[in-house]
Amino acid sequence: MKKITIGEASRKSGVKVPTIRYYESIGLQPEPNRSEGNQRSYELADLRRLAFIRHARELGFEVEAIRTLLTLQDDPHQSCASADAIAKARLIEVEQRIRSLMALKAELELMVEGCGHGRVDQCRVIEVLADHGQCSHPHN
Amino acid sequence: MKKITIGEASRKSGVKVPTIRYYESIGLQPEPNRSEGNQRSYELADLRRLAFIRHARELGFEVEAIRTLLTLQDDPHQSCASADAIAKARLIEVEQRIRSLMALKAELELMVEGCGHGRVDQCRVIEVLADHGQCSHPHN
DNA sequence: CCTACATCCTCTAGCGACTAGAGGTGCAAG
DNA sequence: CTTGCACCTCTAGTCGCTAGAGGATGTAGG
Repeated sequence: MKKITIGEASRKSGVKVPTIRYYESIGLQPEPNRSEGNQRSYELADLRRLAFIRHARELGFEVEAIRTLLTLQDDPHQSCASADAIAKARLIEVEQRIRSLMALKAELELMVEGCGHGRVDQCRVIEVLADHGQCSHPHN
Repeated sequence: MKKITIGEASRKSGVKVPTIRYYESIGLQPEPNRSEGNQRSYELADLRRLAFIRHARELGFEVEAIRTLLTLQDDPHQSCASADAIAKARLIEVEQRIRSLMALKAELELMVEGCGHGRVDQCRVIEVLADHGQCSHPHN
């Protein structure tokens, strides 16, 4: 039985040390055993769980969604309908976000192109910001 | 000289009342005059400034960037190079964000497609999250 | 003039998901 | 045995607001 310190767990899972402690404090990661000197001692299952959390966070899932996904993972016999629903909801969010960022990009490009690199009173960046009516695309 | 209350200013600028007070507290919006009964009284210039801020926030500029843009706007004789640089930086951020969201979208689509709507132990959503190696695209 | 009622005021605390720092303890190498 | 890093707990700060308490002001109708 090898003892994995929090530092090693961090390196192996890609989750920063204070973040691991934070996940423990909010009950996302279970409290590990402690060494004689009160230091956290992790096991392989913990590393897997941390990697799962990290990957889900990278995919933009909220902590509450991850909490649900983790309880699903812990009990593999139930239906995966919730997991599917969570992923689908996230997909819709992401698609929405991409659409609005594309509109944004178009507007920023117009601003930057229009800038004659002169003085502020001829600057399209400032002008467009000052007057939303000049916007090509309304925002959502 | 008409007196514009904070509520009217909110309606006309599209910035919520508590948000206007918040902007004032962080020095983004100047302190307006007060009525006899200590109520804020705005002028047209304030409405313009608030609309500017709101538009810039919609475009995702951070408050500190907006602070710079506002000082540029206040003094229209200086070069617009900074405004241009801020807008360009924001454009790059947005492009980056779009790219990473596209990768994300692809990954989420694979997850959702792969889900056979059965039990969790056959669920691709959970499986992909558990093992980053199955990812088609690495994240940045 | 009085009463409702909306709107205004200040102040503090909370959100999400961490991150930073202070001040102290454990542990392994030289 | 000391050096120095990694660990511990705890509190407070980040960003850009938002919510709520508890009270004052302003306006319209009776």
